[in-house]
Amino acid sequence: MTTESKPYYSIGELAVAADCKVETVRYYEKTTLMPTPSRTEGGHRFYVFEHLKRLVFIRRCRELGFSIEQIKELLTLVDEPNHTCGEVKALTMLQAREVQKKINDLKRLQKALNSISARCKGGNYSVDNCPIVNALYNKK
Amino acid sequence: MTTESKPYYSIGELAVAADCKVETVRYYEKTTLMPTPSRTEGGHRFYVFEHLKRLVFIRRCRELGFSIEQIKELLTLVDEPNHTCGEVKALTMLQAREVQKKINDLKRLQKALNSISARCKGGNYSVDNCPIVNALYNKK
DNA sequence: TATGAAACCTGAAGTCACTACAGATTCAAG
DNA sequence: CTTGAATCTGTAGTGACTTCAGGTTTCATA
Repeated sequence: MTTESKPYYSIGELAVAADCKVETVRYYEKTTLMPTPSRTEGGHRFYVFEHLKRLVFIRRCRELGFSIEQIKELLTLVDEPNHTCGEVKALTMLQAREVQKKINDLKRLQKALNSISARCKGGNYSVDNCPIVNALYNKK
Repeated sequence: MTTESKPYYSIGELAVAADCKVETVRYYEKTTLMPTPSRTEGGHRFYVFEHLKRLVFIRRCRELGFSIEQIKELLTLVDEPNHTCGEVKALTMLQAREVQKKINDLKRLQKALNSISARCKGGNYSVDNCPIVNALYNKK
């Protein structure tokens, strides 16, 4: 995808260019993330380069963990005039904080898994005496 | 919840004791994680302490990120005779590796968010020149 | 014993972000 | 003109619940 490469795209070409599935593009249209494109005489969707830019934007945001609703907000900030850089940065930092929370949760979880796992020798012992099962089933 | 506290429980009491919702208990029954309990004359569910232990087990596993299917496996290991500690440990360590993967993914994501965020001063600048928007919308 | 609020019942639909499918139509290459 | 790939619409499925509607049961109080 070089800047300004093609004059128009079928949905399949758009999907390839943005590295997602055709169904996903149609899904984004249904959820109004993507605008309704023009159609060929036969009814096939028909996109231009602006559509591709927008789709790539959406996909990058998704990769960064933004939800569809958050992306809608971001796109509103971009689409409507008179919005500021500060608003965009605020959303981004909110997202960063949420990601940090998830990381912390998972780290705690990992600790718990490792600690109960360490108590268990594994091997051919009956589950009746398995420390993992005990940790989960009975009280610690 | 002291060991062996009550002789029987309504679904609401069970949910409170296991810190989940009544609907969740019914959902676990539908998915066969929980056994079908006896009923009162009027048709209300009627649980004993063993049910509570099992529900707490399920909830702890969920907190550790095990999927419903994984919990079914774990419960099979516990329910059926002749399974070994080693099998349980293997599942637990598999789970630990998956959690580690998620942590790594999120850390990479966090890095990306921080790096595009750092380029933006925020404030009342127009989004037209916002480095975050540029990073997402156009090419890097 | 009567009453009425709270708890419980079932079954279906909604959530999120897609993915997958079925059956029909259109497009493009040979 | 034919054929096979791509596209069309609409619906259902995923996971782990949550929510809702509309009804029935329970149990503490009057």
